Amino acid sequence: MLLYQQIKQYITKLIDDKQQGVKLPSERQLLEKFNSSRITVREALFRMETEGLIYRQNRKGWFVSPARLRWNPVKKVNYYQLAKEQGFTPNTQLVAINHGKAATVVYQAFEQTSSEIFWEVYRVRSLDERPVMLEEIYCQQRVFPQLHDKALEGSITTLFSQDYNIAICSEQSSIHVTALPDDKAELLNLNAGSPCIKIIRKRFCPQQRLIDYNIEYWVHGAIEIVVESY
Amino acid sequence: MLLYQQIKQYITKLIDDKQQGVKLPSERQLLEKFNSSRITVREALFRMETEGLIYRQNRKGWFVSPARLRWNPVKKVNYYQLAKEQGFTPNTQLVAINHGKAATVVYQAFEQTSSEIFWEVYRVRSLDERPVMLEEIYCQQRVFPQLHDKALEGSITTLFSQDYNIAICSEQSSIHVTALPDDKAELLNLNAGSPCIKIIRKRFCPQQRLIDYNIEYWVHGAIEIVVESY
DNA sequence: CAGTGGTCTAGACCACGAT
DNA sequence: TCGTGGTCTAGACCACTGG
Repeated sequence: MLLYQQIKQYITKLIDDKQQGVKLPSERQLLEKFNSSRITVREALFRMETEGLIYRQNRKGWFVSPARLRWNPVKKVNYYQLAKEQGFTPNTQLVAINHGKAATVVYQAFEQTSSEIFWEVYRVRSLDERPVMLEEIYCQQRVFPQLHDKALEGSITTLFSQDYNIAICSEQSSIHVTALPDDKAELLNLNAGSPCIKIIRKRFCPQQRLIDYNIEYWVHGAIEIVVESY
Repeated sequence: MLLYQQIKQYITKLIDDKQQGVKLPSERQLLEKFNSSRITVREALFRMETEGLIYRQNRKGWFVSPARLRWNPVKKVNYYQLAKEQGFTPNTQLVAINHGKAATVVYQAFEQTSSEIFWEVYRVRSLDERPVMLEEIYCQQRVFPQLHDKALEGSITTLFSQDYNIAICSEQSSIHVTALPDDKAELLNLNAGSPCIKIIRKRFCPQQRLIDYNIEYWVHGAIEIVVESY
């Protein structure tokens, strides 16, 4: 068996013994244990990261992945409710709120000319203190005046409904796998280049007008997508 | 800027110039161009693989990823129809059909005792000659006698319906990201350890009895999942 | 056969984290 | 300050592909 596979096997055993979220031995400790080199040790670690079994925090070390959050993109369930039902302690942190010009894709999605001003809200969502998702929300400033004065840590849907009387009625999501970009990784305290799930979501009001445009980056090992059809 | 980022930038430009599916320069050519080492060149290539922009075939080289297939897991659309609508030439290849004992998860899903015999069908699906998905299908031998004599390259749903008069009416899918296992990678002519999308699907008849249990491994850069909700 | 990627060694220097 | 991972070098041998 290849050396990196032996190392994988060893770490797999460690994971079984350890609690979720616990730190693994350092790369240099593993290297000495197997009389190997860092390249080979990291080969094993990266594979297990891709498998979603472990994750790393920038320069802090490697950790055992907790259980995945099961999420149904079709059912519009509140994040807090969903997380609590599955035994997690959820949290949302507002990272930034800006207004001004947005990226071209946003103008295209809203079918607006480039004079339109957009809110850009960045939020990080965590499960049991572990950042698992970075969210970018775009919506029109003239539709949501004074948005920066609102409490932005809760459900945006509820906020839209209660403070602006705007209901979300349908949505379209596009999901694909990519690598965490540098700027998003930094906000999540993770490493750029790790696999992640990117979800682009458009949400509409009953009149089919686009209300908000959403980009979510999920730590790939933190989520499982569940879909039913009849 | 970091060296591997410069190499990424260079390859990104190459991709813009090249046709989909075209081969990239070899690792050693890139290494010489940047007076670098293979480790660094491969760092750039692996990141772009995770981004879904390029892919590799075992010991053959690195290639530019073609466009993604857009797929809606809720709408039960035929693979051939879907692929053709999006301008691909689809193909299915039967890799193996066995019968006997299955894995424990299969027995659990079917709620059967271990005396039950299952068919195990392996198929590889391609788009424009590029293998993009490996499928494992499990179903009960006594429900589908003589399955091995049937044409297994087409739609299984149609086969169940026409040859066995069994309709599929609802399904449950679980989607997550993982690494391509060694044995699946081999069948796809790809490399173990690359990110992939694993879809576990259970399909039921109108009486809510489980008809087949399906595991799909998608080359992650080959697919985009689209979901709508109302 | 030459060329490709797959695996692996034995180092190095750096930025940043924990303390 | 020391330990961590992040980046990088300059090689090596091997299995397999393709001509």
